[in-house]
Amino acid sequence: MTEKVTIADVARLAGVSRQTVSNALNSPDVVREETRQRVLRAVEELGYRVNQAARQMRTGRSRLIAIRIEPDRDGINGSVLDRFLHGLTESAARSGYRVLLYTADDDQAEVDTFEDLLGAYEPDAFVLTSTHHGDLRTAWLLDHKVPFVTFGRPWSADSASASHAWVDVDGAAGTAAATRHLLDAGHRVIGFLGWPSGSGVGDDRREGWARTLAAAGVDPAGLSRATSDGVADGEKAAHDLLRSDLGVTALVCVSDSLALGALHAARSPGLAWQPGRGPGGGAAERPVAVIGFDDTPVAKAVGLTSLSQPLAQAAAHCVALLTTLLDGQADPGEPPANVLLEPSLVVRQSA
Amino acid sequence: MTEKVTIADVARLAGVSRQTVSNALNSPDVVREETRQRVLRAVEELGYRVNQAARQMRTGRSRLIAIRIEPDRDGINGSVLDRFLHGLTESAARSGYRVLLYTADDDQAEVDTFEDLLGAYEPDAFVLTSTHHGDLRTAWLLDHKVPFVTFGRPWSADSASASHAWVDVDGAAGTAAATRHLLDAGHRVIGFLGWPSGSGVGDDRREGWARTLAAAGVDPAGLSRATSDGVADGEKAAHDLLRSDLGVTALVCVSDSLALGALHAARSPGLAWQPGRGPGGGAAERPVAVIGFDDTPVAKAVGLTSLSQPLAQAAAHCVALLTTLLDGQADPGEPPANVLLEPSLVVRQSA
DNA sequence: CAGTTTATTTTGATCGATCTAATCATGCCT
DNA sequence: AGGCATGATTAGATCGATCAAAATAAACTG
Repeated sequence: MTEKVTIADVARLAGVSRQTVSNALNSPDVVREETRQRVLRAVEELGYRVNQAARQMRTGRSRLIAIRIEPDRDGINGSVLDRFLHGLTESAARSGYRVLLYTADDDQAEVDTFEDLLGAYEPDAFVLTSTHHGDLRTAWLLDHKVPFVTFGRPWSADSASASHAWVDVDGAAGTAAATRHLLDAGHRVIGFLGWPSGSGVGDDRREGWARTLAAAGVDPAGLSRATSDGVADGEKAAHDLLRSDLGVTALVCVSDSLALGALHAARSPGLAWQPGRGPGGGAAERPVAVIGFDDTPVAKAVGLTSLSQPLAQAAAHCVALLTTLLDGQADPGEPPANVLLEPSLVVRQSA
Repeated sequence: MTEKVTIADVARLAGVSRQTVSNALNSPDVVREETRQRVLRAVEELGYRVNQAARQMRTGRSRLIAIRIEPDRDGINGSVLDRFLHGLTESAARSGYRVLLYTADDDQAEVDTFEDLLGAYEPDAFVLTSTHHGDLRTAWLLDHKVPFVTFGRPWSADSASASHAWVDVDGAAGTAAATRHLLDAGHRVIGFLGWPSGSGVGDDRREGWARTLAAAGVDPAGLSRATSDGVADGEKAAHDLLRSDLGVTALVCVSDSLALGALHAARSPGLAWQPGRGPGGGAAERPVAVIGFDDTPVAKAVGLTSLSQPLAQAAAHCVALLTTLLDGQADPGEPPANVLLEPSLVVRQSA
């Protein structure tokens, strides 16, 4: 261990009192410039670093941000949170915060963890991911006046109250861009593989596709299938959609998992994937185009065109919102701020 | 925020002194059983939780474990660290520790972060990943007597000194199992796709393959190719190896990235992948079998047989080693403990 | 130039826990 | 009964920072 350097050591070396050292560091404007320099030199020389625990005792601020790390459920989409976490750690560090991890199996367990953490480590704020309808967690945090930001919009019906800060990626804008990309490539009958309606994220993404298709004069009705997330599920649903005689030549998918399944389906025998079949006119003899969502490593590996979320940016915005909350910059009258980012289309072989 | 409950509140309710409350919680054996019960009841009733900052000030222990979160370099293998991190967070929590994240771009930056963190948050220990030859970090930590464990063996020449605790997965055992699996399936000429020699991990994995093949009476010489990690690299190397007239019918790969490339190569025109070619005896007309390493989501998605690392277990062992280090259980005379775990083969379509 | 205001620095108390050492009970032995 | 370990509990000091308020120095005002 490095020998401990306290504020008293610095004070002694600089020939001032402890409080002046504290002021030089935290309220530079109340200290005479010359003194400040002297203190800073002493700090430098001794390699002094403020002890968070001691500071926290007095100020009640820990400079910790807590976030839950989820077991990578599907696995395929797991890396999204991972990348977000990396961005969060980096942005937080830049603002003088550190990231504390915890796990929880469900909402209730997470709320219990809130109590534990707040009692023991007193994190200054939480970042919540995977927000959903009627989220217990946001209610609890609001109720206890604990600062937090969610990565994900509040999907609940009472979102009108817009009661907390959030950052999200505009899924609809993403699928709209994907659909436009396909239209530009000459596709007309573009299908959608999504999740059962009810999940905010899924519905939002479907909406972008439907809106864009309709704007191009194609009725989206009947061109959409809903299934749970998973490669096999995606393959089945894609099969179903492609086998119908609607003439679907391209698919926009709500996730890379489903898109991967769709790719399998598209290339399986009996379906459109027959590059050299010959004439016939129209898009029919081209391979079925597929676009996924999240730009996971899998997408890159198999050449799947996909929508990439600006996760590092999202994380940076989360930290920015939190710091304004914590530094009391936030106007109590103002409604909480929020940020909506656009995903970008990463074009690969699949579309 | 929840109203703060301090040890004094508990003491008052239980009708004892602060110190007795502290003893009841930390040294139950010095307190009379009846008193202990009374205290615990008070703790329960008030929902008391010890304040880490205050405790840390007195004891110098933060109950924090710090670990670096890496930017998922290749992406495809990134989820390995992610899963390890989840396991670590869970195991740590079970032992009363929390996980603190940080980032760093290189070894030197990481050492700087050590200083920062130790000065400010005083984590009790570090967990290092991606250990490599002549690691600056381990040297620094040893030098400053900061407790740590590495997930990964010390590969340096001076490992003879076995100077720190570590947990690792036995790569050679994994590739040996994979090779045996292929031999059992009737393959004889089994190739290996690896990284350039010099990386401990890569050499270790190659060794397991070579040893097993030799034991089966097949000379591994010339059956191995080395390349940097990446799908395209893997495809090129696999092509090269398969095109040679050595009669390679199966490939063991050092990573899923390379294996994925190998799969592409194996299925490209002109090579062995011709499922229904008909009779002819021997392994030749079977598709080239491929086995990867790490069992990433990609492997699952594309049906790649792969070696799965017991990451949750590895994380649990890391925590276990740390707690013995920290609780002073470790015998100063004894060399640091270490654990070597076996990966398991997840069999899918590719082999 | 006394009387204030303003700028700068210092002293003492405090956050909530644990450590050390002292105090108060008990039981046991001779 | 006195002397003494042993057991159980408590009072006071302490960790390292910041807050609040006091003290000192410098500047200004009429």
